[in-house]
Amino acid sequence: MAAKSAPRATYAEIAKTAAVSEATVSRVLNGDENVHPDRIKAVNSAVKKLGYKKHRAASALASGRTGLIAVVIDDDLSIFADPFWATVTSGISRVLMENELQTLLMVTPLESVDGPVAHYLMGGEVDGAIFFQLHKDALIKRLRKQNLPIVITGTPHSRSDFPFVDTDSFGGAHAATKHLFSRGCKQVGIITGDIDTTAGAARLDGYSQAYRESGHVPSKKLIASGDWSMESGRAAMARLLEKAEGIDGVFASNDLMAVGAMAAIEEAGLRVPEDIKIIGFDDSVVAQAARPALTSVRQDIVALGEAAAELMIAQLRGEEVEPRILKSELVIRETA
Amino acid sequence: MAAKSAPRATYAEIAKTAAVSEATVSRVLNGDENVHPDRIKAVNSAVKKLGYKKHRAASALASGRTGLIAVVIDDDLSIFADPFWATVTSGISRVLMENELQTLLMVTPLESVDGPVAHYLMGGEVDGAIFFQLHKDALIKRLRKQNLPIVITGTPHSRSDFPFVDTDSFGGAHAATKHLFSRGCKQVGIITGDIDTTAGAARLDGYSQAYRESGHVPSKKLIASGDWSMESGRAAMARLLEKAEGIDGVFASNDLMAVGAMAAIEEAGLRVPEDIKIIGFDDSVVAQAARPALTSVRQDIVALGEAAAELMIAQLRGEEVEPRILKSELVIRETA
DNA sequence: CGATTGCGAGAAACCGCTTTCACGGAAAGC
DNA sequence: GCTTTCCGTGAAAGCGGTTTCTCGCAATCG
Repeated sequence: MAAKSAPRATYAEIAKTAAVSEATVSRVLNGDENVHPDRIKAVNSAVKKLGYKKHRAASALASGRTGLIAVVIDDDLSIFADPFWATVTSGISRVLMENELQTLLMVTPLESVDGPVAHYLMGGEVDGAIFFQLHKDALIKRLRKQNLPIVITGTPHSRSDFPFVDTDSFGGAHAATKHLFSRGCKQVGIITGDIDTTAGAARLDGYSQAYRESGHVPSKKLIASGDWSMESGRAAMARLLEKAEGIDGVFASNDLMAVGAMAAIEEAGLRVPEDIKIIGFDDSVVAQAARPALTSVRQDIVALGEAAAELMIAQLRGEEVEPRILKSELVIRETA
Repeated sequence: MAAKSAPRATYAEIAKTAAVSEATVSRVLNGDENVHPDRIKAVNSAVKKLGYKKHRAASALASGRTGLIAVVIDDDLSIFADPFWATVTSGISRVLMENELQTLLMVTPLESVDGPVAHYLMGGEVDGAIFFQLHKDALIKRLRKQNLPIVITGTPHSRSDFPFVDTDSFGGAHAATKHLFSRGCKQVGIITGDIDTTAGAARLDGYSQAYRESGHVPSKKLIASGDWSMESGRAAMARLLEKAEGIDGVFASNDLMAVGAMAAIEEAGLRVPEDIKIIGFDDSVVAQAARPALTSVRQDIVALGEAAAELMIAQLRGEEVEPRILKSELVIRETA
């Protein structure tokens, strides 16, 4: 049941049409410099005339380059349902496509170094792999040893080992916290994300530093930990209300927790932003949908994906690459 | 800068180890029936011993089957940022992977029959294509003519022409509307989605039918059109409040518009659900995050993706396939 | 002016798997 | 008992590009 595709042009025909050898066709199509301009023109016009497109499989077999980049998403918690990752992926896909590369999507529980995904990646089926939300480094390290170009979206724990792209969590949290102070808050709390994640830790750091810059040291009572979920935000806020008297500002490490926190505040009979101001992180659709509309730290998510793709392409070209940290920006709405 | 992959085992080695010919290796690995059991065993154990994995490109070149299924997403409005599509995709990806197929993601403005994507798909680079949110049928028709297996996620306008999977929009809208009546609403309005889409039209139909079943005919004043966006929901609700006196229930064709409608209601000094009850569609994260929490029609989105993949696989096997409509379910929360 | 160097270009081997074709032997038919 | 059919199997010819190797010719050198 294979597709009966239209009769495909091959090198043979191009070579005949352009009156050159197949080798020359290959050289032209792969950008080899040492070809006489006339022949280049001849080949190119033959290509156009015949509507020729390279056969990926044949090319891959002969050259070892597949033109495929894997985007690997750990599906433990259907993380992919977060619009964030989908948006990143669309950025990646666009840039890759512009560079004649295709995106191979692997949504999978990211298992051990010996699982099928690992084998697939190590088997030379793809030219590179972009990982999301990385917990364990083992697989990645192994892949790198095999010389497989890797990019990580999000900051890995061992920062120096891999090329990665990320939003400036620290800076975003810092700006958000500072903004709360500038709006007159005296007691600013934080609801952290999972602080085992680098993003969770960095946001807490940004908060702490901004707090210290305000001339005070944040009391432990002002720090409540969440796990990125709305429910955890609600619970964390409830704890803050209980422990931290006089709290009048909260930086939540993501929007979902911020919304949860708003619910808790409301349940306590207080009002946002009059009694307690609140800022989220991500500027996701829930931030816009929240009532009152949530002030939040925006990341340029598409740009994040594009950066990941660019880092990959640079590696494919054999260039050395540096991690890329993208700036974040405070979007001020009603809650602070 | 190709990856220096570990020395790859080939048929040659397997053939030698198992003391058979390469042809037999191929037969065994492709499930050919006519091979002596002993040799099958020999080959299989050689495969295991050598940790052999088929070389996709070589296989594709020789057989014409790439093992790749394209998932094509029209990126006009970065639809992919909707968690809905990401979730569908993860369902697709899982099922495909279980069937030794890979997901090739193409997030791209879906252009004409002659664009690069079209060529790619027609060029035999993939074994099939799954489309999302289809506006124009032209490309698809062309692909089908070429015998490329196609599945559409969402109902196409020309229903009978293609295999598709979809959630029962009609039924969901019907149930939602009925629920509003059963909760005592007398004047139930609808905020439609883009009614040029089949989903938009079907939801309106479901609403209308339920309305008629209640013994009345919905006045035109009760119908306001939106375009799926939150802002359009807010505007539509404002219009309803103005035109439709006594309106006390609203079915919004998606959650985002429902949330927009809630904002408009609040701005008008009315309360949800006391004055006006409201139901959304999708049961997305915004439904859960909304205050009060939004009653909504849930679709099993992952199942939708899985169904799409299954339809594709069936076609690959040469089976005839029927469209698949998945049931939806009302999730009752606070707004109705 | 003959010898060396360099460069553009073609012939052919090769990438790893699939599939057709042909063959030898066993089972079935006459 | 001999021919015909069937079945399992191997040899070999691709699939469509890429790349190495070689060669002829022109530019450069001594």
